[in-house]
Amino acid sequence: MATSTTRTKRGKGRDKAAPARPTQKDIALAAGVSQAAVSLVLNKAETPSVPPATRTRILEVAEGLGYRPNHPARMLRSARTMTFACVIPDITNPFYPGLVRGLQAVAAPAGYDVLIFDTDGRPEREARAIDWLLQGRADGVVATFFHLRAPQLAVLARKGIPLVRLESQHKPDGPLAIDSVYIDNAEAAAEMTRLLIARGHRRIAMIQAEFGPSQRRAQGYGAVMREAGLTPDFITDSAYSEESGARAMKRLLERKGERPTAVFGASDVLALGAMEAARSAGLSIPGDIAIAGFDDIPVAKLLGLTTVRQPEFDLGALAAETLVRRLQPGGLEPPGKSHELKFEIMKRSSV
Amino acid sequence: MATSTTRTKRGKGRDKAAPARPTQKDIALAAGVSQAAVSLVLNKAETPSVPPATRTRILEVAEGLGYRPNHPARMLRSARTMTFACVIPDITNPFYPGLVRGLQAVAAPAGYDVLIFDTDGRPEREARAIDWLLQGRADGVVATFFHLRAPQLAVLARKGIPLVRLESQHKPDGPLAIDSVYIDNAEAAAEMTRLLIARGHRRIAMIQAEFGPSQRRAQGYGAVMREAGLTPDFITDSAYSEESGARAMKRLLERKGERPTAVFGASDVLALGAMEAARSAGLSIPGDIAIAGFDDIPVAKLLGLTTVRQPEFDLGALAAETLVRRLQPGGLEPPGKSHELKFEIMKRSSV
DNA sequence: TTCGCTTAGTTATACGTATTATTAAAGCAA
DNA sequence: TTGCTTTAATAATACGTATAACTAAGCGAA
Repeated sequence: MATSTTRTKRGKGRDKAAPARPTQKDIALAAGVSQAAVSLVLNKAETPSVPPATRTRILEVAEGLGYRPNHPARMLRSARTMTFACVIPDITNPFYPGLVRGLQAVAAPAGYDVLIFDTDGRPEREARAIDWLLQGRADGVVATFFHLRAPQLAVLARKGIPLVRLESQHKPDGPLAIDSVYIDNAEAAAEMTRLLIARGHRRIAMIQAEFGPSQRRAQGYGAVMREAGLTPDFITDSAYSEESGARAMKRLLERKGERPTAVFGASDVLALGAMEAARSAGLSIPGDIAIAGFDDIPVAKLLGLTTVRQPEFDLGALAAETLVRRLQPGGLEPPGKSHELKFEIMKRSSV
Repeated sequence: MATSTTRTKRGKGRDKAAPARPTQKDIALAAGVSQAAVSLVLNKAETPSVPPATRTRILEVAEGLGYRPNHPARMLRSARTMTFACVIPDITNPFYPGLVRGLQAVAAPAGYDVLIFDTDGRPEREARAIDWLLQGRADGVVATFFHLRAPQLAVLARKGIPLVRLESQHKPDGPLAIDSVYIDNAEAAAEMTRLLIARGHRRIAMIQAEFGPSQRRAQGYGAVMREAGLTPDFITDSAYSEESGARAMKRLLERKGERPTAVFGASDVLALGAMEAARSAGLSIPGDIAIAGFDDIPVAKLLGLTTVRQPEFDLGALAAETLVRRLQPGGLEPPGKSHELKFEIMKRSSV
């Protein structure tokens, strides 16, 4: 008797007895054709060189074996991952899930998946994201960077990975495939500040974060304040979190001198933290202190927060469309364009 | 003059003038060694067969060319994607971002990325997720399925892809690598119902969703109600969304007969929708009607919603740990285990 | 008959990496 | 000198797919 050690193929010893997924080779073997024939039938709707009979036989065998194309192999061969990366500070900030859905809404029908990379708004994590993207994990990127600037990002475009930045202002066209989508953050903040002034507020403070879109928003606020002959009053905390917002508000309330009558949070999450701190200090909103935010995250409506609406879903969808078009053969060419969407002031009960 | 058409290598014509990313071959060429030597130096800390001088030369050249390993190629060669998939109904439901962060917190240090797949709680999308996973896009999965049951999921484990389900109750150990993490949803809902009864409520309605964890929660509620001699009052809407919650509450308020004095939403998002509908009907909370939820999403605290706290971050982290351990060579073996975490009743102002 | 065309495929190669097997050269002992 | 060991590598192969290039058989037309 021959010692026919029928080893299960590809038994790397790594996966214990996991039956390998069938490949085109397996189908070819079972259908009595070559691997190339299988690939042709599986990928092309019309195959002049494969007669219908063979075609159906191959398809039946594939179906029978439960064949699924091997994604890594496809990626390698075609140099396309069919994946978009979404690089954002923090998925738990309610602004971003909406953005992601917008992205997915356009990406999925075009055959792209979406990978999330959280940077926590930290420079070293942003750098890691770039490194990670250079490994060819995604065909395109939608990203918010707080720290990296154009020179550091250019490497992506140079390697053929289009990038759409979520920006806070218009960017001039550049020679690379770096696009941006934005609402005019400075103007939006200016308009909100005008609203506060129109409501009779004179002492208006702004709670800022150290990095990110807060900067442009602060500019808009500062300009309008000075125009109106008022003194801008900035209070800065580190991050876009409720804790930061609450901390900033607390510091505001502990200051000597007259309390501001209105507080403008550079983001809704900051504003929510501020609201909480104000409430637990026994202040009523808007009676004792008015509060405004920025983003219009879903809860803003529930809490009656007056804020600036950013169309996050549309921003995501537009970003994805841009990527899809750039990746189409013969698609969009440089220069990178800056695309503006409209904001809206949502007047609610907190002001 | 020779017509030396120095074509840029790998010019597929697809990417317009994008300089190709350098490969190990390029490094080898530049360093005057073989590709194999490059691979060895780049991957092993100790290389007995490569002397220090050559080693540093290779590393320098790699650094100089800005080499980044090609992820797809690695995946193909090693049959590992270093990616976890997170299959959830909807990333905009604030319960999930926290889960994702928990996942990432454990996955990232272990070298795994996290890919998000939204199913919208629809059966066909769940089926697509399975198909998609069978293409070898992820090494492991953390998932919430509303529709698919064990038999449909078994294929994953059989192909060597471990799965951790986010469950609503204990699951018996099975022969496959399918684990679960859960809090005891029925008991949690029971406890919440007891709280409502203790506060003097007798007519307590529950707003349910058609599928998902709502079922087990309803069981806990129903059992306690009947035990207390009260009649369970279910009102069902389709999804876990504010719209569904608001719609259900509206239907409740339009009913003939006595209005319930308390409403238990099967999830916080449902409860929030119900709160809004109640408020716009002119009812005060909890004066006219008490409202409770389930999940303890971040806003619940801000809105004073009494709810059941699920440790979403910990659930995600635990799920990831389980996957990491199963994927370690010589790691966890079947059977799949069910792991319980503790819930907590968060008493706030809405009850 | 010979040429050319169609049919039905097949063979060969490449994508970039990891790893196993192999080897050429040098050094040293018997 | 022969044989053996060590050093420093290289060559070959495989992972699964897509595709360009090729071919063998059969048939009709010139």
